[in-house]
Amino acid sequence: VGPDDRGHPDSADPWLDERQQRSWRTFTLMQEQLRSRIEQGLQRRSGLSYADYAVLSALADCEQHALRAFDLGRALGWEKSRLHHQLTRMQKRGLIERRTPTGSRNSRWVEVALTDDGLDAIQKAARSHVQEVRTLVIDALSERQLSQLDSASQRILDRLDEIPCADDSGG
Amino acid sequence: VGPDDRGHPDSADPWLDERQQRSWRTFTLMQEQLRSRIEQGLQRRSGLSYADYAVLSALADCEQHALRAFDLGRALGWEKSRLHHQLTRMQKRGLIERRTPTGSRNSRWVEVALTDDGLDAIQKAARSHVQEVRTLVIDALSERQLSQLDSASQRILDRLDEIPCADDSGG
DNA sequence: AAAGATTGAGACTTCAATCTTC
DNA sequence: GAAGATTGAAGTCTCAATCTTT
Repeated sequence: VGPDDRGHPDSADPWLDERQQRSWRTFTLMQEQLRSRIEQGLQRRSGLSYADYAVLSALADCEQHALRAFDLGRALGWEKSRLHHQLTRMQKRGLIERRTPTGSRNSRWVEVALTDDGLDAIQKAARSHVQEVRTLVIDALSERQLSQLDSASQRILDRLDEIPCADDSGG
Repeated sequence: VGPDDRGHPDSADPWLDERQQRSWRTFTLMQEQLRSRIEQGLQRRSGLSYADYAVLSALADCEQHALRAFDLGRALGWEKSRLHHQLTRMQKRGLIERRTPTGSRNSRWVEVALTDDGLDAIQKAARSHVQEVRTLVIDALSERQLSQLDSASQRILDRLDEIPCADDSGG
């Protein structure tokens, strides 16, 4: 699917040229493959999903190893429902616990905290995970390339914030 | 989690420095957000998941609008099982059909072909999808940045091929 | 009523086991 | 028996609806 070779370069051509198309495909393929590989390694070595790791890691990085669920969701960029289900599963496995934050009985906020098992899990998983990220990505790129990737990512993130979710507007 | 500030720059330091860490986080956040946004738009405007789109698009791009399942899987980089389930769902919805390839009754190969509805669906979905990709990514970057993103992606893909799935080796 | 949390259904993915053809 | 295809179970994510506190 794409522009049939009818050779009418309209003013607002919605299609991509060869090179753009190839770049986009390479990029998305890389994303898929990379995520899948990292997910796989994490699962095999530590019994954690990437989602598990993200949650544990975010909690481990903060003061009391605890965060309000809402803030955690914002930090991860997750839908509230996804976070809720994820936390429920992790709680069942004893990796985290939910409580009402100190100093306010009975609020609408939920606090999520690392358990000892959770801390243990993330500490054991971190080293090999970081190692793998380094091997597959960081060391694959020059310092310059990494910094370029960073700014491109930032640029796209900004774009996502600037531009609202497009409504149905295609004929 | 990470290197406690114990200041011992070992020979094989498995951790990432501040900048690398930030880059990695920005990068993964971007991936998540971008995928989620694109998935959302596609779903809302066309009732297709990104997976649906990928399959339809791959089929539409080839000669008879048909491919061997195996080749399709390789092109998409998907696990066979994922592909199978996906195709089953799409077949149920009438977007594709499975058949035994022409010229060989009864082989172990399965051929997947676009139905008329499938072709219709991808043609209707393509324009707005490409438009969104352009808006969010292509136009967000300079030509130079896009090409840099391309080569970084390629570099990482190569890396994924070079390096075998690491076995449990952390202790 | 708005913000945050919860719930359930349905769609999607992965893993491991099995079936079939070569 | 190896390659490709199929199956089922379990885990994950999304959407829309609901509950609870402010």
